[in-house]
Amino acid sequence: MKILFFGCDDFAAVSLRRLLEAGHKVVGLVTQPDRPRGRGLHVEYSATKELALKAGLEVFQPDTLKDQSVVARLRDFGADLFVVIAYGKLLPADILALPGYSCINVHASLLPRYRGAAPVNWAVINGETETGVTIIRLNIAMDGGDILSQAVCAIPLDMTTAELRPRLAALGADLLVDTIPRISAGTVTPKKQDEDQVSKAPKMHKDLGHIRWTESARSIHDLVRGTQPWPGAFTFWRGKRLKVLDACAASALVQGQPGEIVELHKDGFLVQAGDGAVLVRQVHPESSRPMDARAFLAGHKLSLGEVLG
RNA sequence: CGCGGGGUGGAGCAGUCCGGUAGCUCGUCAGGCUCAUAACCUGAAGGCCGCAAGUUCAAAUCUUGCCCCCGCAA
Repeated sequence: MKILFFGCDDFAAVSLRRLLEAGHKVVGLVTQPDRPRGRGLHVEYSATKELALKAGLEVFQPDTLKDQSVVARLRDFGADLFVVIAYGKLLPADILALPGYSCINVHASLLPRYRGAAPVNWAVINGETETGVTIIRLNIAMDGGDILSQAVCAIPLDMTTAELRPRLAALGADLLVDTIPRISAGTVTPKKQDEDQVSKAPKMHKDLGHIRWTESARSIHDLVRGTQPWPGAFTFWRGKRLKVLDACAASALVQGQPGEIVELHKDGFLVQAGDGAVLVRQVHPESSRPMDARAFLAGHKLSLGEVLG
């Protein structure tokens, strides 16, 4: 089965690598055009492109999928199967119809739950204890295609999205190399998604990480875990942005208004939340480096009663 | 050349505008005290103030160049 791989990020790269290692015939990579990113706006290759270049794959980076010459080019790869993972664009119907079998997608959630661009983040932010990966057959609805296979993965209470993502990527890659042979053997039965169970996981954006101290301590903890590594949970202290890298829910001896620093401890400081208090254990002050709350307290004279926001 | 912040004992910071003995909170080490809600008291060690050149009687501080770190924005 000749495979054309669509994908960009590190999550997709894990599956691409696994396909290559497993000896599948990957005929090319379709990925987003190189764009300036990062400090200094240097052009960087996507994770999948790096890998494809090393493997000697042909790389195609169309600006749009709506152009007929692009469609023709995709057809010329002569693939039987399109594998689409974190490509970043919806494939229009005429492209979905190109490959001999179909287009399949590895999605990092237990569909139909958490359809969208940031399923892992949202699962953690919502305090889920379990998630997984799902392989679907693509149709024109965003993440709405029939389910081909699925695998479950637990979310430990203190795990961050940054830690969970590679696990799911590996799980997804395993599931992919397990599912593809079954597809070619015709032993997979597509299953419709239960539309009543659908939930959405829209793309992360910066302000989602802004901590609302009126929320419960538990929710804030989940937000801190769920927004890593980007956009990260943050608050403001004396007018400066303060990222909260590690925190947990705790009980406070003193009551204050939401956001107020109510206790100072050896391993961090307690901030009043809407329900309970949050023990901040690791921070990243603006212009500085990530540090333990203990170090932060040594250099910055936090006083009780100060309010974060 | 996208915008901005920063590099000062082991950690985190002040000092830099207005040059003149290297300071704070912690940690470490030694001793004391005993429960004082990051336990407390006394003492000690530990710094070419990112690198290089320049100005000056004198540079952490002013000038120029370079290296490294981070935030924003994408």
